[in-house]
Amino acid sequence: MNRRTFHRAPEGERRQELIEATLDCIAEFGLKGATVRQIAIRAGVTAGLVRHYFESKDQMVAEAYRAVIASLTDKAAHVEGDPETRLRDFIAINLTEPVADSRSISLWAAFISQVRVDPILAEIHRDGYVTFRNTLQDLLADFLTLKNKPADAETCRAYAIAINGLVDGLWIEGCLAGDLFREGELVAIAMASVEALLGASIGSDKQ
Amino acid sequence: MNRRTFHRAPEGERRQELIEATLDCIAEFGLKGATVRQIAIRAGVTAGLVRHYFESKDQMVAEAYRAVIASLTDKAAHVEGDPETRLRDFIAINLTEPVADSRSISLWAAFISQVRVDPILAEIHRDGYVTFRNTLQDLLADFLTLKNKPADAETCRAYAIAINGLVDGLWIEGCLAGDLFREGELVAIAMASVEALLGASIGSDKQ
DNA sequence: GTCGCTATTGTTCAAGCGTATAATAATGCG
DNA sequence: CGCATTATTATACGCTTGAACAATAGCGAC
Repeated sequence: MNRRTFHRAPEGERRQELIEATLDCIAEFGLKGATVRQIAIRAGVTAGLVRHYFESKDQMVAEAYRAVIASLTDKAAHVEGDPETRLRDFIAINLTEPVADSRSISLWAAFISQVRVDPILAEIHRDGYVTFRNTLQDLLADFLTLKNKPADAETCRAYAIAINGLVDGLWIEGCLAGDLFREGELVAIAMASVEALLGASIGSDKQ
Repeated sequence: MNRRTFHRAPEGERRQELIEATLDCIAEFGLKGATVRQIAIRAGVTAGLVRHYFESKDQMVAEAYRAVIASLTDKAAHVEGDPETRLRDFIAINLTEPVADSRSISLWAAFISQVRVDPILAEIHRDGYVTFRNTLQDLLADFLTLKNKPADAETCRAYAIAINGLVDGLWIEGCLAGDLFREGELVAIAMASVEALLGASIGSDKQ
């Protein structure tokens, strides 16, 4: 009986491959289609290996959720430059690929639908959301100060909620029905909307 | 061997109960927790009955999705009165219960995560989305005309995309983290934001 | 009433699930 | 080079799944 040949992956690499394969399967087949066997096939290993790297399938899925949140928030959290540029980049990053694509929202939705069910996922979610909105709120505070507008905490909070909602909502529209929009249309609408909301130019015409 | 006693449900009623039980299970346990057996328990019948009313479990789930979309869009699609009132009601309805609650978004997300997987769900989704945005676009056209502002199709389209995004995004924020907002805060932010976007009062202070 | 129809039950089945475990191939170290 | 270590394969196990099916209980027609 001939065994398959294989190679031992370098430290931590196989772990990352398994998480990536998990996300591929969730995006392609949904959460219930992301079985241990299917994930293993995708990663090019056999099913038994999963339990060598993770305590359980649930734990692997939770780590995969952390990876999704990171992919959705990391880029936007590290914008640089003056407040105006950062605000513009924040909007553009969230509404163009790779953040805005149908795979992203499939993954996001799959996990969101489990947040109410699984307390562990709920905690991961809450952390990610609070971080994201605080990033935006700080960004708005800097921007409003630059523009010599009121930038008290309450005002920034309301703007952050509104703009966060706007960007999230447009992100979803774009992900779910990207073909209904022209190239760059969503970003343009977002820029114009934010200018209207804040009553200040963000120099979106410079783009 | 004693069989359970039961009663034969009136025309169509049992069908509706099964769909409702399906949604309960999806909201409570997620899509993969919504098994035929669990759904039957919730509906107070045995598992075998499902296949008497539906060709397959998948078909029952698809019909359940239609029910979800209807519950999310019906109320907002039937607002009445002058354009200003209708616009205000449209916003308020989408951001207060029963449309805005954690059960709604769990259901919505569960199905959205499957839209890419299942072509049947994709079609149901697309229909619902187009209808929803067209309703909003018509509403905005009436409103802008009333306010003697430009109401050409292109302008209305851009406003509809932006406001649809804003309302959807705030809906999600409210559903997922309702405890982070004060009573009526989201509706107030939405009203103020829409006024800023359109550059016109919608009389939100009258509420 | 009782008879026929069918909605509902209860049981069974093959397939697929997550997990456990033993055998083994690859790798690093002396 | 030979040996210990362990990453990986392969197989098996108990359980749940959606579906199929025969038996039967409720109910309307007559």
